[in-house]
Amino acid sequence: MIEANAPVTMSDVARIAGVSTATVSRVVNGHYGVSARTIAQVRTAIEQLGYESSLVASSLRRSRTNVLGLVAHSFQSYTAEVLKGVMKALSRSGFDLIIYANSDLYGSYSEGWEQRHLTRLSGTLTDGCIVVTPWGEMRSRTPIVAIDPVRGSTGPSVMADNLAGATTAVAHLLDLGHRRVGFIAGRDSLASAWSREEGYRAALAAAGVAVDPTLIGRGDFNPESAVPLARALLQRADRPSAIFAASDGMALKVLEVARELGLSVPRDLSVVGFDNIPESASTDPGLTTVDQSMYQLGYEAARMLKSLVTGEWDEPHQIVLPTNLVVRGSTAAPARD
Amino acid sequence: MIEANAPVTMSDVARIAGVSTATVSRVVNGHYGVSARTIAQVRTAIEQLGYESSLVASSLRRSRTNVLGLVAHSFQSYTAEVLKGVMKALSRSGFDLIIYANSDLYGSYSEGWEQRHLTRLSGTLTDGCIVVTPWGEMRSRTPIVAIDPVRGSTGPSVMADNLAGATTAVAHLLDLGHRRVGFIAGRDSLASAWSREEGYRAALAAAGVAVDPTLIGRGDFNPESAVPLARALLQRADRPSAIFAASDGMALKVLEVARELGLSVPRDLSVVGFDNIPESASTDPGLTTVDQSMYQLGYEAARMLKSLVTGEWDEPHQIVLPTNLVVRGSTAAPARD
DNA sequence: CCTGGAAACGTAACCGATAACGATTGCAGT
DNA sequence: ACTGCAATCGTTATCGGTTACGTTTCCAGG
Repeated sequence: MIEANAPVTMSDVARIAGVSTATVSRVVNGHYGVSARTIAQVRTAIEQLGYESSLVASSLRRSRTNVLGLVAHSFQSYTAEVLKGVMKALSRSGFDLIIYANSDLYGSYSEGWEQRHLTRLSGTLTDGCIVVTPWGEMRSRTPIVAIDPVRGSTGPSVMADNLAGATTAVAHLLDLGHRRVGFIAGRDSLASAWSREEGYRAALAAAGVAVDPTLIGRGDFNPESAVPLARALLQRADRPSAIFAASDGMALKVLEVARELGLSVPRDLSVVGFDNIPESASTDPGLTTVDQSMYQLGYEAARMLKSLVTGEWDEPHQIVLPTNLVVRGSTAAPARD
Repeated sequence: MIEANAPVTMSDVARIAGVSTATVSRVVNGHYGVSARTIAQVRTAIEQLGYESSLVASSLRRSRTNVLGLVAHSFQSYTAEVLKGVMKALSRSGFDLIIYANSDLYGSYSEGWEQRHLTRLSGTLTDGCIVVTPWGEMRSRTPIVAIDPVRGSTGPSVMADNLAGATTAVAHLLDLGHRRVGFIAGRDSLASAWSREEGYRAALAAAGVAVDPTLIGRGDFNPESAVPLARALLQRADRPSAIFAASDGMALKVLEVARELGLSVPRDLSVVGFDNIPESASTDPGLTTVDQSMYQLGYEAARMLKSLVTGEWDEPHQIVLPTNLVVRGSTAAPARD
């Protein structure tokens, strides 16, 4: 029996099996050039010692590690859904996944975090990385796929059809009869925030409704950022009859603020979000929102990264996935004055 | 400007700064024995090159890495909630987190996965690990905290008060008037599965209802495992009027099977789950379940692991957290025959 | 002027594994 | 028996960083 604290290394195996570490390495990696008898000896020694190769040591020397990385600045429901999709795409692919999260960044937003995480991982540990909602351009020795990339980014990315989704969402409100529709924008540097605002403007334009700049609040996708903005919009004498928020997280905060101000949803106010996070279904009333299947985003991102790493990707580097409107209880025709 | 594919290493910094790598290392790690002038030079070179130390290389030599690991066999909503709690506990603690997920195991259950992951990480990369719902005993050079440990395990662990939770859940059904209550058990090797079954028996005993062994189905916490069991229970002539499933995932499958068989919940069948995963709130009807705050489990596990690593833990190594019953629409008094 | 000791810094071993290379062996063909 | 080639396996450099140890520098004190 081996004592609990013995880290079994390759040289231990080599000693027991009576061969060199090189031979052990060949057996472990299934390389050519080892006799059947030696393989058996080494296997026995490995079994006996309970040896497992060290990810760290091998990744230092190897070029390929068969491990993909994922970095995200925090773990919201959003991220969890993405993760499920990623895992599904990686299932039985031979690639493992490492998720790196820096505790110091939790909840706060400091620029450049993704670059720091990236260089720490992609030095040797991972063959490529998925970055969820980055803050800026990144560079790395290995391929990067961005989920919800920054505006103007040219690298590989996966995102929802934010323009169409937002247009549909606002058109839904206009169809119900709303004419004063407020908007709470997302973080400006992200392409998604930009497109969602474009969709808002496009839908209004199509309906012949002029954009009132004072009805637009500048949020940053962080749910908390929506609170003062919603409060400002809803305390106006000429408050909007509907609010479209660029993310569900922010939309849920709008619901909270409305309740706090004694407004009933959807009688006094209609609210639409974007994302369709799980929580949106379980509020009362349910949140009408634009579904962008974060599961699918994760799935596609992982599929792309996998192929980029193996060098067999021949589809476009920018994937755009369809969205669809999910109508729940938070929207209705405006009450007549 | 550095070209995109240049991995900046410590020796690059050393060359630019005109010192040895040893000195660079001392500066990076804030060690004693470097003159102020040299520190400035090195700092400048680091800045200029955009150097970031490699997690892999340093962890190979170092004993402490300030990185904690988490291994889980799959990513369910369960795991995502745990993660949020873990991240919260680690926030600004100086510890980063690495989550390792093996794609080959996704969805399938192969024994010993946690040991494999553990040795790959804890060799050098992490200072300690959290293991979610393990399959067996584990050993490691570094501390391990199990969330929902195996039965009879003596190592550090965090779990819900499964016995009390299950007892309350079944008592709730009995209070409503149910007398034939089916049970779908979880994976037998886990302490939680065992305690939940004990709670089921205890509640029946307290109400003076004899246990009918044929009403107990042997699941394994995997939602799919509940399907044939639920089908068998509900197709009997003397089918139970209520079913208590040892996890929400399985309980949701029971709801599906009931619908498939044309049974109306809660009129024809009451269902209770355990866990309170987000999905339970958004089904129709909502699932009555036992909340065990997986967020809290994650939080406590991370808090414990952190202290175990730094050697300052003085509380008991086994933490048990309270549960509480969440009554939703899936339970009601049985219809009178 | 010499010595002692601390501060500052470089050298080289080392962590665990991989891979290029060289050395040895086995065996078939002549 | 000898050559040639392939199969087999050990040696060693290497990955990037850390650290034990040795060396040099510098200054204070005798």
